[in-house]
Parts: sequence; C-alpha cells; structure tokens
Amino acid sequence: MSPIAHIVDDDEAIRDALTWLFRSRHVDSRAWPSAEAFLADWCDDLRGCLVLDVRMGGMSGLQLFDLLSERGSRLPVIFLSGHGDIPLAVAAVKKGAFDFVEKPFNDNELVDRVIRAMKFDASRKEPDPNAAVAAARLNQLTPREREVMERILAGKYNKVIADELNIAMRTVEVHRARIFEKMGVKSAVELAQLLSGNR
Amino acid sequence: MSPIAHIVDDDEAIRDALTWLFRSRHVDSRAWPSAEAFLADWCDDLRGCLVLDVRMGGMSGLQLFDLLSERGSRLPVIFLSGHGDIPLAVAAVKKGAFDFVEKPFNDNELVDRVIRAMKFDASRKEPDPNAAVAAARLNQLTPREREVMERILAGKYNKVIADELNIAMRTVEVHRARIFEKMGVKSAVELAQLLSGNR
DNA sequence: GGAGGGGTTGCGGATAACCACAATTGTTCA
DNA sequence: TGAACAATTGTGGTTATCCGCAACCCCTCC
Repeated sequence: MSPIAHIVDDDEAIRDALTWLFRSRHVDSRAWPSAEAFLADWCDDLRGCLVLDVRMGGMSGLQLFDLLSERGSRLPVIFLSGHGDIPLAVAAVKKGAFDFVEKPFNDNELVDRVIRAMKFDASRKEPDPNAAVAAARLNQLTPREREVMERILAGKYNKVIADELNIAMRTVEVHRARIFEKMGVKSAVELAQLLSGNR
Repeated sequence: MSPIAHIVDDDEAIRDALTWLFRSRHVDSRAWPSAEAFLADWCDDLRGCLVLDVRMGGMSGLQLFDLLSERGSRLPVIFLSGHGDIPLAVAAVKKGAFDFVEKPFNDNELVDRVIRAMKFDASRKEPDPNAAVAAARLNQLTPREREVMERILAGKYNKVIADELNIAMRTVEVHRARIFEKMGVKSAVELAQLLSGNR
C-alpha cells in the first residue's frame, strides 16, 4: 500500500477542498463521504494517515476511530473538528489520535500536520523483524534441542545439563552446536540477546 | 510520599477554592503559588497528581510540565486552562499530560478527574525492579570494566578483547570476574539476560 | 527393506575459560 | 605519607567448551 492521506468527511466541499489542497502540495489522497464507506475499503495495511471529521452523519469520526483501534489499525489519525470542543480533543488525543485540528483550519498548517503524520507512519516499524526471525528459527528446533536451549539460557554448564537430562555430555555438546547453527548465532551470549532483546 | 493532589496556580482564589474542594471530597492536597515554588519542593517520589494552571506569571505551567518530564517525573498532570485553546490542549496531552480541564470547571468533574489521576498514579508500578538493580550494579562498574563488559556482551573471546584493548588476557579475565561479581551473575548468559531483559 | 531424521554416545585433541597466588604501577584521599 | 582502589601482568593448573570422526538405536515414510 503506497502512503496516501485518507480523507473521511461527509461535507463534499471539505472533501474537494482537501483533495485540491493535498494535490497542490504533492500529497496523494483519496476521499470517502462517510465512515461506512471508508470501512468498506479499509484493510489493515493502509499507509499514510487518516484525516477524519469528528462530526458526521451516520457513524461519527470518533466511533470510526474507536473501531479502527479495536481492529488494530495503526494509521495515524488527524481529527477535524468544527466546534472548539476541548474535552473532545483531549479525549481523542488520549486515545491515541495523532492530532486534532479545528475548522476553519489554516491550509499550510494542516498539510504540515498531515505530512508529519505520514512521516510518522512511514517510520513506524513493521512488527519487530528480530522477533519474527527468532520465532521462525525457534520453530526449526527439535523438542530435545529446545530443552537443552532452555538450560543453556539458564547459564548451566553442559555437564549440568547432561546430568539433568540424563544424557552424556557429548550429546549436549552436539545439541548445543546444532542449536547455535539453527539459530544463527555463535555463542550463548548472542542467543540470549536474540531471545531476550525482543520480549 | 503519601499521595496528595499538588496544586500549582498563581491565583490565590483558585488555590483556596481547590484546596477547599478537595478537602470536602477527602482528597489531601497542598498548594503552591508558582512553578518555581513547587520546584523547590519537588522530588521525584511525589505521589498523587499535579493540578497545574497553564498560564502563570513566571514559569508557565507548560514549562513546568516540560521541566518535570525532563527530570523523569511520572506524576500525572491535570492542566487547568482559562481560555479554550485546543492546540494547547492537544499539545499538552500529546506530551503526556493526564488531562486538560477548562476553567471555569465543574467541581465534581474536576475532582473525579483528579481522583482518576491519583488512582492511575497509585497503580503505576515502581520502575522495573530489575532495571533498577541492573542500573545500580552498572554504576558500580569502573569505566574499564564497562569497556570489557561491552565486548563480553558482543560474545567476544577474552583473547580478542585483550587484543582490542591492548592488554593481557589475564587482565581481561580479572575484569570479567569482577564484572560478574559486581553484577551478581555467574555467567555471560545471565549478564546478557539481566541487561537485555529491560531495554 | 532402505533412506532419512532425531537422539544418542565415545575418543581425543585444540582452545578458551576460570582461578588461586603473587606482584607492580599510578591515583586519590585522608 | 600511607591506605585504598583501579588497572595491570605473570605462573601454573583445573575445568569447560568446541569439534571432527565414527558409530548405534529407533522410528517413519516411500
């Protein structure tokens, strides 16, 4: 999904104005006339930001925001509000809205905020790649290897591990080597970091 | 520190009103007439919440808030603002203010918010005990030991470390032993876990 | 029945970690 | 100036890790 400014407002004049405004500043955008219409197109990998009118016919902007939050959306949201309602603004920001702008808004300022939101979104990391890598590698381990690994991470000596598992030290060494190989590390320290760095 | 509502406002009438209001609702409070006065008494283990006027003579409420943030204060802050300024409210909340209330405020509502803030503060966990322990122990390390530790955590052999630091392997061994001793661990693996578990 | 994978073990050697004992240098602080 | 501490090094020995080579057992799947 390429990053665009998603506009949701039931006022056609505003939609057009925003569309034109964004285009003039080379920000790609697309507009929807209602929360419902936007939801129909929504998927969780939209990128960019969402410019959302607070007050709309049908589902309100706040309701849409809550719904998206429940669905795990992390798209930054900039609220547009027509009436200086501080409690509303505070509530929205506390719930994680990226920004809250009063209408009538200053064009340049709004675009700046939109761009800031889009940059924020762009800098947003995919779910920790490290964790994914670690998880994938963990799955390659056999059950027995996992048992050994636990004990390696507990800082135990091979001898102790062998004792606990009632196997020869040599066997532990073999497991150990295969664990390191599969996990792509070359020492127990690295292993510990790989696994505890992302908890 | 027992939890109290800390009031900072340069308007004596407001201070008195709030003090009376809180007392009537069995919320302990104490008031200061300026940010500077509050700062003089501030320490990082104040508990409860801070009710803070945005606009004051001398240091403003926002400035005080920023300063406290820098100092690592985690006391929840409820801003009082006399003029419905949405950008200000949004900025404050985005920076981590707990709430933002317009003057004139509804007494009951304000107290409810204060109580909510104080409950939030009470439920706030002490800084991760592990992190505290690790940090405290880290401080016991000499600079040289820290250098060695970095390299141990990189999974390097004593020989390599000795080489990098241009010292004898034996010296590295000594440092290593002292690091383990001071950090209260008995292996590099434990060390890695202690330090990466809380990052 | 043979191939493959997982788990197991032994032997022997190279390399590294760990440790007790002992000692030197430089700096800081009382 | 002497105590205390950080940093340094050496000797010699014990213990662990790490690995290649070789092998056996058990189970599954084709």
